[in-house]
Amino acid sequence: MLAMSTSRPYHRDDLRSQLLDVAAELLEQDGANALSLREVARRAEVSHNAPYRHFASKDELLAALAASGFERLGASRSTDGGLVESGLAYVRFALGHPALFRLMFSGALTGAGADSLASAAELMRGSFGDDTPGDAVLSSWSFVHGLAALLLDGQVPEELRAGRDDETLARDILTVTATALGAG
Amino acid sequence: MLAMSTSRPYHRDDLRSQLLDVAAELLEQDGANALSLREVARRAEVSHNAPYRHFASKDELLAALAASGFERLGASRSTDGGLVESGLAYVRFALGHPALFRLMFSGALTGAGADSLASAAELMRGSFGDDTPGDAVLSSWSFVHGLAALLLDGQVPEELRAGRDDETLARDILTVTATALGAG
DNA sequence: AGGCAATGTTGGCAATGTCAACTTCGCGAC
DNA sequence: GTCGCGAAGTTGACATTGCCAACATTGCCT
Repeated sequence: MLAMSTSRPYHRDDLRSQLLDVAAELLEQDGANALSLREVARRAEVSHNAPYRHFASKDELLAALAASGFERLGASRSTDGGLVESGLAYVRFALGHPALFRLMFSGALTGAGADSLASAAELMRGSFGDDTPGDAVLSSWSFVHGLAALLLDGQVPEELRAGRDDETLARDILTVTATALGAG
Repeated sequence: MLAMSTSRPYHRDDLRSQLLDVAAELLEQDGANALSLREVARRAEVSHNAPYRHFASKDELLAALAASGFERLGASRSTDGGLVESGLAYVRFALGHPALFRLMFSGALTGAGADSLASAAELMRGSFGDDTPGDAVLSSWSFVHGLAALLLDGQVPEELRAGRDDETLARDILTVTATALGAG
């Protein structure tokens, strides 16, 4: 009984999500380039070819990872708040999951997972507000995304940082810019 | 003496820069992940291990590539102009050399080349203006960088694009935002 | 009970990054 | 001049990786 759906795995309980979990771990630990399918399989204690029953290729695994990233990013900033608060959520996500964030925007997402990924990205985008005029949305989004990316890469030099940690710096910049953009 | 390259000599004239040229080509053609040291060597018509006389590792080659990218980016926007013009140069660079731009900000630049890379990035940063207050610089830079990154990844949906091509869109957004930020 | 398709396994292949050992060449000291 | 030494290039090898093919297992459906 407990017949959920016909597609429940048996030898493993749910290898697909196990693989995704392990992969997410490895992603943040070793970076996207170092992530190997075989190592994922090893840590999940299955043979090196088992993942191919759930993902057609390595890229498809990565795409699934990225898609879940977009969902989580969208969710983490769904609570309405001004540009400052929602922007901070965006920055926190990037700094909290550096490799994932980079993967999401790496443009290396070919293959079948691309569409589900696109829709996930679309949802996330929506959280930037749909009532405001289009160009203002894009302006805010660009700004927040750029801030996150620069902080992530450690591109902000000490002169500009002036002793502030990432969180404080982000809040300051966001505040100043939000008022300027009139998107308090 | 100073002889021309009559035959395939054992010692090349300047293999290092030849390798960099070939690598830059492959980078834009196949993307950073697909770039292999061995293929670079093949196209330069040397053995698969010759590159190791000039670069300690693949990462070091990539770092050199990224460093030259920062120099070119800095140069391409050195001509002073408002945020709009210099921002457009930034965006054009990103869209003109997508793989290079991504590599530059991929954070995958470990190893020995990292310092020369850092200084090149520093120079580029300077072109954002040093007279303006620190936070304003960071704000502008974040905005421009984010815009470039989003356009690069095709993350701007049709609703926001409203039929405009990349160049026009970038100019519009930059103009609106520049006036708002008071950094005409 | 028995078939069957989904799931997982073993084995293999070509390609890659990198190490080690050998060869060839240019150049300066004698 | 020649000699040798170190830089630049070469061949060979090894472990690892992504992926394909063939085979084995397992539990649901009839």
